[in-house]
Amino acid sequence: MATSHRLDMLSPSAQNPNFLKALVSVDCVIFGFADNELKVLLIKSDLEVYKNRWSLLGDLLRPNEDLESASYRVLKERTGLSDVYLEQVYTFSSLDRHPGGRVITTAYYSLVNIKDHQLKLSHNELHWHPVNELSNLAFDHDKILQTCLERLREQIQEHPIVFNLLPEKFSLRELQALYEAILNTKMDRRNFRKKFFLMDWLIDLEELETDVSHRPGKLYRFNSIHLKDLKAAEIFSSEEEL
Amino acid sequence: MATSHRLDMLSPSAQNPNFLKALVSVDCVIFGFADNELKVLLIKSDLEVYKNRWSLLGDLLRPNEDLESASYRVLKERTGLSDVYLEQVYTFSSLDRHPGGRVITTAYYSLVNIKDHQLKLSHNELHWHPVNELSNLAFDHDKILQTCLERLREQIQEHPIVFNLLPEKFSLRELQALYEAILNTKMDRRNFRKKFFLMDWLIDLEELETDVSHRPGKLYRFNSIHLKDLKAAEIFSSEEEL
DNA sequence: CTAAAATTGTGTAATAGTTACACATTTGTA
DNA sequence: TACAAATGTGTAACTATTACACAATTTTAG
Repeated sequence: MATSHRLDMLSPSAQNPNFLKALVSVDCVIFGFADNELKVLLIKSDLEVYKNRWSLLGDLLRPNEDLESASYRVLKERTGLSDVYLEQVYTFSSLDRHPGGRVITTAYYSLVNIKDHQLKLSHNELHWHPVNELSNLAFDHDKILQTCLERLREQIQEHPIVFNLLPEKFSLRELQALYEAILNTKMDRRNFRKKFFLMDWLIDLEELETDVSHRPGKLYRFNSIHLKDLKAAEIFSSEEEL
Repeated sequence: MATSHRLDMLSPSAQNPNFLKALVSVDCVIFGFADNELKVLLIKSDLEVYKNRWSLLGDLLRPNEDLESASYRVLKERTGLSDVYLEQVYTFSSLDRHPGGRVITTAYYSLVNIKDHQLKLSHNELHWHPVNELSNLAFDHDKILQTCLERLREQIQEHPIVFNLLPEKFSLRELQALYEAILNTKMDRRNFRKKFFLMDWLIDLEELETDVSHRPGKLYRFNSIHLKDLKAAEIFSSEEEL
């Protein structure tokens, strides 16, 4: 039995045909929230095989960047956004997942506030789609989307990340509608409020909603004390640290 | 702004120097449990830069396999194991993570029953190391190990997977010691027992331990009713399904 | 054979968290 | 001015978690 770790023997034999040199890509599942629905940003595939089917936003990794940088680049190029919440979810590597050849892709999901960025999207073929009405995406993107949605559902149970999907100021109704949209459930209003106040995630802005055709609710913002929790978790899993 | 999804333009331009063709590897964090400690299986790096440092078990992806197959192959080759519990955790892609060149690696963790497989390891440079006493592994393997350990800790809170680390028959003491080793905590014995019986994860074998120098405890096995939960979750996130 | 060491097996009370549930109030609109 | 729509609020029942102690079983050492 071989006693060596093959990676140790790697250099400089990068031409060895026993080892795959693959194209690597990132695919971003960009979530947004509008009309009380969870949406995902998609683009029309212009690959012939996937004519008229929708696709996630992705791109091939470049020689000088890592996966996270590539994801940020895709987001920046497609939506104009920087400083977005981004999380790596899973890497997909089926031999036949890309009709053009062997491409391994790492899926990230991103949470953005749709309202902030409507303008950037108005002149190209990008569209926000309700996640619940989707199927038959190009490539293996149905599966990637489902995997990311499932991870998002897990993450919001423990971590204060949904705020990335909302404007700076929001009402409890909006916050609850967002949870309900992501988890596809209905929740009790009184218990929802109680829980959030207990968790101390909200700061009362002492302001009221405007532009609603009913009694306006109070506005809140995210309590950034809890950013440190996120940062701590992020540093932990970030590739640049430790 | 480009309106096309670059992946759509991929074929047949696989030689485009704007895009990285990278070596891809898997690294397996193989966990075991012995002497009341959580262990990880490591190999001595024989790369000169990492002389005398320990490394995770990994290998480069081959042209005809996906990441999961490669992980199973590594496990089979190194430990003789098939049918092991394996879970993808994270993909690491720093530009400088491998001294031999650009290698992107996907980390998996695996749970094995050490006792079943002692023989396979006796004649090579593989060793089980306590996870708590580790640092200064080769490559970025400290970080990979920490990331996998953290994921394991999350997973055991919700899913009945620790049984993969135990023999078929085990006592509640062993089970509790395992949880304590993984989570690095102490737990209350009565509450621990109550919780597991309530969750219905255990089947009483109506047998007693032997070879202990004290009052023997009852033996249990994992209630495989709950395999379906694992299967369901696995199908969901598996790349071959959906 | 007996006593000591080690560990098993067992229940309850206090606390904390979750769920179910209804009505008066505020605002905009017709 | 009254109707529609949504806000804001508290309590009781239930469930889950925690803290905690003692008698019984087995092995080992004397």
